[in-house]
Formats: sequence, C-alpha cells, structure tokens
Amino acid sequence: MKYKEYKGLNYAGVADRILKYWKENKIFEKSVDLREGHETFTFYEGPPSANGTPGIHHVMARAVKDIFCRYKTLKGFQVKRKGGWDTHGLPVELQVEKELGITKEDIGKKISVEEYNQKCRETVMKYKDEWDDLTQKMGYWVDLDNPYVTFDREYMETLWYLLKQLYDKGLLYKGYTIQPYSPAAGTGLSSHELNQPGTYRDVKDTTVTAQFKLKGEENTHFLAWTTTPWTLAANTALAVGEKIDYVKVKTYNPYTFELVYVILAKDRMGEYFNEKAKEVSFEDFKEGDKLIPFKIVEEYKGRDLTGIEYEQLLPYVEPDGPAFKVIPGDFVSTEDGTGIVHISPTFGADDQRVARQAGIGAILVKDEEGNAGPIVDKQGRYVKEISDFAGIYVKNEYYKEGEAPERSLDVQIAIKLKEENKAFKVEKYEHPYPHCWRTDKPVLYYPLDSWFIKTTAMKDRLVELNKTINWKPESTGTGRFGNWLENLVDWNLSRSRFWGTPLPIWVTEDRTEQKCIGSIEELKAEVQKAVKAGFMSEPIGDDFDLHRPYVDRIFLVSDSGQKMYREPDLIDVWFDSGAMPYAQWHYPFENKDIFDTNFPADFIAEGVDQTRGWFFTLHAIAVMLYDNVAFKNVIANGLVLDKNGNKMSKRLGNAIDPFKTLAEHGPDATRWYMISNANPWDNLKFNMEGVVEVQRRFFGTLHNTYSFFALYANLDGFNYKDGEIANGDRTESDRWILSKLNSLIEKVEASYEDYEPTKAARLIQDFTTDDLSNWYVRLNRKRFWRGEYNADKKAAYQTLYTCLVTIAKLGSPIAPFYMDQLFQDLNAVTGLEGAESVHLADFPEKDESVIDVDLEQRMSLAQNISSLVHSLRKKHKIKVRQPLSKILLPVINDQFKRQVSAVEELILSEVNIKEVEFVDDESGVLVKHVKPNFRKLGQEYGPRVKEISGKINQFSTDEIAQLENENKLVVELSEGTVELTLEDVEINYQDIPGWSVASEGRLTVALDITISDELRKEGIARDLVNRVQNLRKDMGLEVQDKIKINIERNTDLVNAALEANKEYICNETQALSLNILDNLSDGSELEMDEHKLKVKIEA
RNA sequence: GGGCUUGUAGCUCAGGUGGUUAGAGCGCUACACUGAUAAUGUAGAGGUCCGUGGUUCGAGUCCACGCAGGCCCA
Repeated sequence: MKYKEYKGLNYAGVADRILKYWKENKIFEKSVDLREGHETFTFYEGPPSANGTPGIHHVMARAVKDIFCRYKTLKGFQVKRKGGWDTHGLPVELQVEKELGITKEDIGKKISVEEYNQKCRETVMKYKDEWDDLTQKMGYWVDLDNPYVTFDREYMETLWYLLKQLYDKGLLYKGYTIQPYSPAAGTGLSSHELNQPGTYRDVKDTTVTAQFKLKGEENTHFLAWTTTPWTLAANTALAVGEKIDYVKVKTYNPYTFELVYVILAKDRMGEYFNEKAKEVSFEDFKEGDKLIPFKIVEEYKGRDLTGIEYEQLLPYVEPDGPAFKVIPGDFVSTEDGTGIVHISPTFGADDQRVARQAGIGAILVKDEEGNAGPIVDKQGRYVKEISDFAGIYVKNEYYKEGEAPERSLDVQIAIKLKEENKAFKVEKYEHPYPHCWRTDKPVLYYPLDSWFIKTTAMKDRLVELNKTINWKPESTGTGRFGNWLENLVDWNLSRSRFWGTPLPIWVTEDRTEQKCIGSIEELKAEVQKAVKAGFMSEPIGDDFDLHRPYVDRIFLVSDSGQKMYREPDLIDVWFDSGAMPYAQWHYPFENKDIFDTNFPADFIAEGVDQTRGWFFTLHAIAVMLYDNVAFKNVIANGLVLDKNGNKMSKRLGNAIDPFKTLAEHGPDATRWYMISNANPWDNLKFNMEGVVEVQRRFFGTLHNTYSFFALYANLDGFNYKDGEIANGDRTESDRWILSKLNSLIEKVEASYEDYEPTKAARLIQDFTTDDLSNWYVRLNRKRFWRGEYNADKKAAYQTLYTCLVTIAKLGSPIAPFYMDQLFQDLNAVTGLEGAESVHLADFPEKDESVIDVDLEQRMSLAQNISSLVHSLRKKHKIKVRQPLSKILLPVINDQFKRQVSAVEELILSEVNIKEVEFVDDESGVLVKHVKPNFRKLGQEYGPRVKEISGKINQFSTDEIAQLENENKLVVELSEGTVELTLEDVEINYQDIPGWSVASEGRLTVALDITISDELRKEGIARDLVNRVQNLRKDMGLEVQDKIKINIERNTDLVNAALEANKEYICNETQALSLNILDNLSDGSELEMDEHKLKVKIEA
C-alpha cells in the first residue's frame, strides 16, 4: 500500500471525488448515527425561501453553520440537522402576480383564491433543485430528505397550536395600528401600494403652530407645528428630542397680542421671530405693530422638558389613559416646525409608537356597538363628540363635487385657535403627501384593526433571558437586539393577504364571542357542532387544507348558538419561521421525545439582518410560551459585498455566481477564504483573488508538504506499523513541532468552542505554512531522503505524519473535502484510525506532556538568530553556501545561554556557520545601550517622565555600570533628584566593535565575515555539490541512483577544494567516485562564481 | 432622522488592561536558494492609524463632536 501521489492538484476535482465518496458511503448519515446515544448538540436551520436563486452570501452563511455542526460531531455530540423551507409570504405572492401579470385587485375576480394559492405553492419551490445542488456542492451537511416545509399541514397545525397557547394566556388580542387608509375607497393601503409612482403629490395645506399651555403656569406655552390641524383634537402628548436645545422666549401672541412665554427649539427661533425685533423693547410695543419683541428667558435640553404636563388643547373628548405630557421622540428634528412634535396616537404611526412606549393614552370614542374608535369615522368625518365640527370631512377632497365648504376643517380649526389665544402662527405650506392610487384622493393615516401578540407584557423576561444568550458578536445582542427589546412594541401579526397561515380565530358578527382553534382535531369537532347547528352542510375530512380559501368557508357555532366567521387575516410569516423549533417536529402532536432533547438550540447562525426577524421571533415565542431561550449561541453574520465594498446585486452585475466560484476554485478554498479573511460578523469584501491566494498559500503549501511526505514515505515503505517512537527519543525539532502542534490543538479547540472560526482557520493556516512547512520540513529535509531507514528517519516520518493527520482533523470543519482526502490518503496506508472519513473521527486531544514552552521559546530564538544572520550575510553579499567561521552572541541572561546552546546545532546548519561564541560583560567587547522603561517610570513619576527619560538617554558607560552594580543611581532634575533602579530602564547590547552586527529587540548577533582558505574550499565543494545535483536532475536520475563524477583538472584552489572535501561531495551526490582527470573531452562546463569547471557525470 | 457597526500600508487584516521604532500576508522591487522546484528564503520601498477637539508626562488604544461606508428601523 502506497500513499497516493498527485500530479498537480485540482481543487474542484477533489470535491467531486469526495462528494461522491460521501454519497456512496453515506458518510453524513453515519456521522449522525455514529453518535447515537451521545449528548445532542442542537442546531436549527433558518429556512431559506426557494423562490429565488441562492447567492454567494448563502455559501458564507451556510459555511458558518456547517463548521460548528461538523466540529461538534468530531467532539462526540450527535448533531441532527433538519433542513427547512420558508414558503409563505409577500415575496411569493408578488412573484406569482408578476408571472401571471395580475395585481392583488384581480384576486377573486380574474383568478380564484384557490387557483392563486395553488400557483404560489408551485412557485415557492421553483429553485429547490438549485438550492439542493448548492448545498451539496459547497459541502453543507443538512438533512435535505426530510425538511420541514412551512406550508405543510402538520407544520401549520403546530402554528395553530402555538397561537392558541398565546390566546389562552391572554397574549393574543385585537387592537389597531396606524396604516395608510383611503376613506374614499374604504380600504387600507399596503406600503407596496403607497410606493407606486405618482402617489406622492405636492399639496398646499393650512398649517398651525399651536400653543399648548403648561399646567400651573400663567401664560407659558409649548409651541408645536402641524400640517394636519384636524388631528389636534386627538392630541395627547408632545414629543421632544432629548438632545435638542430648547428655549423659553418672552414675546407677544401675534393674533391676540397677549404677553406670552413660549417654548421651542433654539434652532427654530429664526422661523418664528424677526431678528429685527430683537432691539424692540417690550415697553414700546403696541398692539398691531409689525415687529414683535422677543427675549430668551431660559434654556433647556429636551430631556429636561420630558414629563412636564400641559392642558388639553381642544377638550372635546377625555383620553383613555394618562395624557398631556412631554415625552421623548427619536424622530424629532429641527428641520422644520418648532422642534416639538404634536402627538396624536390615533393618526400617526410614530405617534402611536412613542405614546405606547411612554404609556400615553389616546382620544377614543365609542360607536353604536360600543367599539372604541378614533374621532374620525371611516368615511373621513369628525364624529359627533367633536361638537363644534361634527360631521365635517377632515379633508375637503372627500366631499362630493361642489359640496365642499369654502373653509376647510383645517381653516376652521385654525380660526378657533387664533381666537382662543391657542395659535401662534397659521400659514399655508406646500409639501408632498400620498394619495390613493384608486381614488386620487389624499390618504389618511388611520387606525385599522389588527391582531397582536402582547410581547410588551413579557418584555422584562425577554430582556432577562436575552442576557443568557451568547451572541457573536456581543454587540448585536446587547446593542441591536437588546435595544430592540427595550423599545419593544406589540407584535402585529395580521396580514391582509392570501398565501400564508390563516389566523385560527372565529368571531360572532356582534363580536361578543370568540373561539381560537388549536388543532385539526378541534376544528373537526367544532365543524361537527356547526353542522348540527345548520351553519355547515358537511363535516371536514382528514385531509382538510388549512389554507385560504378553505378555512374561510368554515363557519362555526358559538356557545350561545350564533354563527361565527373566521377573522380574515393571515399571520405574519415571521411567526412561521420563529415557530420552527416546535413545528418542524409537529410538536406536540408528534415527536415529543425528539423535541425535548432538541430544545432549545445550542447554536443558530443567520445574517445580522435577521435580528428583528428570525432571531426575534424565535426568542419571543420561546420566552412567551416556554419561558426559555430558543437558542444558546448565535452568530449573526455580516453581508457579503463585492471587492469594492458595494452591495452585490444582479442588476448591477457585480454579483458573484456561487456555482461558478465553486466549480473554478473548489468549495474548500472558497470556504477557507471566507472564514479566514474576516470574522463572519464583519462584512466580507469578496475578492476572487483572495480565494486564489488561499488556494496557493494554504492548500498549496499543505499539499506540497503531504506530497513531500508521500514521496519519501513510499520509498522507505513507512506505514507507522512498527511502533511509536517515544517523544523523548525524538530530535529537538521533532519535539518542537509536536509541542507546537499540541499547543495548536488547544488553541483551535478553544476558538471553535468560543464560536470564533476565523481564529481557528488562521491558527491552522499559520501553523501549516510557518511552523510545519517553512521551518520543520525545510530544516529536516535531509532526514527524509538521506541514509537508511533508521530510527531517526522513522521519527521524522512519524512526526510529520502526526502533524498532517492532525491538521486534517482540525481543519475538516472548515475545508471538509480536502481535509477528508488528506485524512484518507494518510490513513489508507497506516490504518491507525478506524474511521473511514475524517468526519467520523474524533477531534484530536492535546497531549499536555508534549507541550514544552521552553522548547518553543528556544526554537523561536533559533529562528530569530537565523533570521539575523541571514540578513547580515545578505548585507555583505555572502551566500549561504559559503560557510563562515562563527557568530558572537552577547548573553542576555543565563536562560538565554542555556536555550541557545540547546538549539546551537540547528542554527549552525541553518545559516552554515561553524561555531557560536557567547560573550558577556567581562569580555569587554560589548557596548551597552540604555533605554527608559516608560511604563514603570510613568507610574512612578508621572509628569517628570520627560525630563528623566532625557537624562537616561544621555547616560555614560560609567553611569550604566553604576546602575547595574548598585541597582541605584541618583539623577539630578531641574527640581530635586530621583533615585533610579534597574527596573526603570532597559539595557541592550548595541554594538560589537569590529564585527558585523544586527539586532532585534534585546537580541544581538555579530557575524565574523572573514573567509579563510579552508572555508573557501568548503564553499567551492558545496557549490559543486549543488551543480552536480542539478546535473543529476537534468539527466532524469532517480534520487537513489548512483553516479561517477569526473572533473577536469582546474586551478590549484579548486583542485585542493575537491580533494579536501571528496568524501563530503560523494556522500551528498550519491557518487561512487570522484576523479580529477587531466583531460576531459565531453564534460559539461559549469560556472561557479569566478571558477569554471568541466564535469562529466556517469550513471 | 434614530439604533448598531466598520474605518490602521496599494489590497485583506492583526494590534489584552494607554508606554514612545504600529505589525503580518498578498502585491511591487531587488537579491539569494535549488532533490518540496508551477516550491522556498532574505531584504527594501510603502502609513497625516478617517478628521477635529479633549483627558494624560504619554493616545492607533480612553472621552466628545463630526466625516465616510454598511445593516436594521422610521
């Protein structure tokens, strides 16, 4: 059995081959079954929608998911991964409408709801095959055979069950939200309809800046501006920006000329006061004067104003709760108006939101049936309670042709306010305003019925449990998600659509009785009753579809015998996906045991844009119904942008095709690039060159290292079957790389455990390229190809093998294909592991006894010293092949000397030097340099650091010596003296006179650059070896082929060099003989610096 | 407009708790090495650490205010 040797490497080919292997051998299934009975690690798949094609960002998101599932499997957990599909919702509807060329208006007319929904059902899985293909090609292991699908009957039944639980807990209620509404058409408008071109048009409205009188203060008013004066009768609060500056101004009302104090934003004064009036004195002012004097008498921040109470402006109707207070509003600006915003919770979405958050009530009236409603009816008229203006349309456009009054309601209200000293300014104002696309008349923002989940009732618990979730990055949990929870409003469940989960609530016509249905069984029973009552003609079957229009055809009977109709709403699709922990198992109707061990999730991961989507709905449902989190760890990953940092879009043509990327560069390089380049939660600027770089630098190096191993291991027949060589019997560099390897295991494991895949990838990559390839293999090459198959060679093979197989395991979660190939290629020969795939293996356990910190330190010293020597050689243009006699190392301390001595041989061979000589103080060749220790000095002397460090830099040799000998030195400062100790400074060796010196930090190396005759001869011999090796290669000789070398007699120096190093040359080049001949007729000419040699090689 | 987030070399990114010479890889330039060779090593050039103020003996790091990009929300 041989290790597989490759000619070149085709990354996509590796993936194809391994993928086929996985399929044929059911590796994924085995990786789950293998861990049967072990602790479970629960992962929830956030369902994608298959009505669009997958993009490169899905590769990113799914790589993150895959990594931790694979890692946990290696760690011995059983990780079930049920796939899923999100199938309901507006995007599907829009796509269907586009395909059929219809609008929402046509549903029920040109096409039945039944046909429409059938079409949605077909469309939603349009690209399923493409998704499945990508899933496999990128190596994302998820169960595609038994996915949950949100439109499935069982899935929807669980949704109904959950809704009923909420209903029974009193957490489901009907309320209202402010939505665009067209009184002329009698219907609400979706934001989609409002975004039609031409809906926003410039209109001229009468605007009022009203005076709201502060409670308990004479003549003091808040000023608030509105473009809809008709809403003032519904005012219950005033909003200010907390950070905005406000002023109280003394002035006269321009209509009544009463002396008033008004409060408004400082930045808005220019709009209300004429600068020229600044000089006018209050005494000189007479009624009717154009210039009205004003004076700032007080200033505040917005937050100082909050909580202040004022008197109701138009007291027609009592509020239904606390009201008439100043509250904070995040939307308040000083762009226009007064910087104080009039709030009417029934006629503005912002208004409603901030009022709710501040606990402010609304102005509501009861209709004939006793239902609360706003002060404007559905036709757009003031209700009777607004006695002065009852029955008047709030917009003149709502009157029939020719019936509109001369003065619009806004004008009439403005006049009333002027007369009552409640208006500070009235003027016409032109601004864009939305219009109904059907009637061309202005839209009202109006409260419309909706069903809500009372999330606010559980706010504290939601916040509290969120703190137990491990968010990556943390800021998304505390910031974006945490703030969202802090400012929570109730979850509006209602959607007026067709393709989705229907709300399972039936209500009697007078709305006095309600029923919420929680299962199909229950529905059947209720229908049975309805049949008896005569409201239904027949019972429903077992295969009843819970979608519209079928549920709409069901009428139930109330306890008192009334007919009940289903509330026509569908529920928010986010409820669909947030309910997946339960619904994917059809819990509680089936699979209770599976659910119990798979709730909550240990881990989920999705884009950060899901924060208020899936992350929230998962959390909300779990907390409200099960008083538990839905997930313990979550990665909120960022976006994948193009290489210039722009958003990818198909329209702009900068979108990366994931299939093409995988086909060209393979999934391993693609995944490794995405993960190693930036943390998943940072945005990734996807650059194809980066993928290529990862391919070359990491996978290329790793593959080269494996190939190197395979080449020689095959020659020697190494199969790891003849006993493990004890660590203590291995070489210094073997023990070093194994120490580094075990340190690596520890760090990589910690990174995975901490959900830091980027750190893990970088650690593995750095180890592979820097430690293993560029240092260990380079230094030990000869051990692999020279000499017989002895214990030392065996140790080298075993060491390299262990490193490679461990890298395969550590890296397999990130690069599942290549690492599996590597693992299998290695294990095929040795059979050390029982696993047939790396994904069935166990995560490596670090061997603490092998980690030797001191060894790692001294090897690091060897690397640094070598690097310095290399740079000195470079400086003097002396090539490494030319041996040099010695280097000088100033001894920093005893440990330094001991550590360097241990790796001395290594340094000598690496940099081709004969000897290391240590020098210390007594040698007298060292020149010391002293530098202030700022950290220490700063703590002790603070402001005097500058002067002291100036003195230290000027220390003489004597002063340094004194400080070293006595550990104290008194320094004179301009004011007083300080006594310094050795701790206050750092002493380095800077220079060695007469030597070529280089230093880095405290480390200094001096190189003897004189080349003796003997050294020169040796250099020539080494050069010759090099040239002969090249010739051998050119001749196509195998490594083990023996040769004869004949050389024509040359200069005395060269001849002597050859004679003196004959044995060395023969040994290195596998030569049986080396002969110097007087005349060589057919040799090749070799140039070595200034020497020219004629050489002939015979095999 | 609000919340969160990012800004360090041409590019991609590191830079506990503040410490004076800000690093790595790629790319570029030069040189070297040569039984890992479509590999490798060494060196060089390249920085207003987004800006402005502040705290401090000392700020890439802490604070404030801005600017630019991104996401979510309005």
